[in-house]
Amino acid sequence: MRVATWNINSLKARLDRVLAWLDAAGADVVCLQELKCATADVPADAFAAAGYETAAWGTGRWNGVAILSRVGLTDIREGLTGQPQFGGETEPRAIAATCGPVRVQSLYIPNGRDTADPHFPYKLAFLQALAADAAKDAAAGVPFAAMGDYNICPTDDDLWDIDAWTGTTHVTADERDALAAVQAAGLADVYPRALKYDRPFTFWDYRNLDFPKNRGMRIDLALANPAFKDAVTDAYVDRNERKGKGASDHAPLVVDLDL
DNA sequence: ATGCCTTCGATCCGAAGA
Repeated sequence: MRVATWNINSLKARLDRVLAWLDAAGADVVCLQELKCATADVPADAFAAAGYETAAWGTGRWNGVAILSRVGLTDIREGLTGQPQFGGETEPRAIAATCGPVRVQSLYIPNGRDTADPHFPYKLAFLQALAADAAKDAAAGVPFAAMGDYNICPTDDDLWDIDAWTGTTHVTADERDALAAVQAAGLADVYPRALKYDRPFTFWDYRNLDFPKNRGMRIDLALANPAFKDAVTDAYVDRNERKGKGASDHAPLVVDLDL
């Protein structure tokens, strides 16, 4: 089976491309982030016409996560146990479901904005809650992956130029330590192939010709428990989806499983 | 061509993204 995660940067603005990609990619389960629309506005009928059931949680302009599945969609759970709030709100940044033989968590980790911004400790607290929340699923025999936009480059090689990012979010020791704690809960990084160049970046800023110049970052990750990881036969970043007019600034991460 | 940012909601700009 094929599982994918993709930050689409607005479902409304991206719907045609998402539907075209679903038709072309043949994924059985797709985790989406940054819906930027309310749950009621998610076009579940369009996904149903494409053969997918939909579980979505969105509140409007920001954030929003979903799982699409054509192999079953049960035991849906919104949010994390102990999920921290921001601005008094529990933001739609996590949704989990069981899809046939696998369980997946679709995640949009807070950006952090700046190390001095309140969003930064919120990001670290969110990751801490994720580590605790995922531990039980990680230890279970069911293949499980916590997939999505982590907004962290795991290593200096996971972005185009570490010297241009020193002291900024996404590369700090605090964030990498928090990511390591999630992995310590029993989840390993499924490192994908790049379809071009040497590194499998998943995000390129819209500005400054970052995509043509391959100034990218690997921030979309699939963290998998042993049962999931042992079944992986291939993984790659579909950078072709970053091309052309109307692209998201993220490319899909695709994982193939012998399940 | 992979091409100089895009999105939303509220108004004709600002905030957010990473």
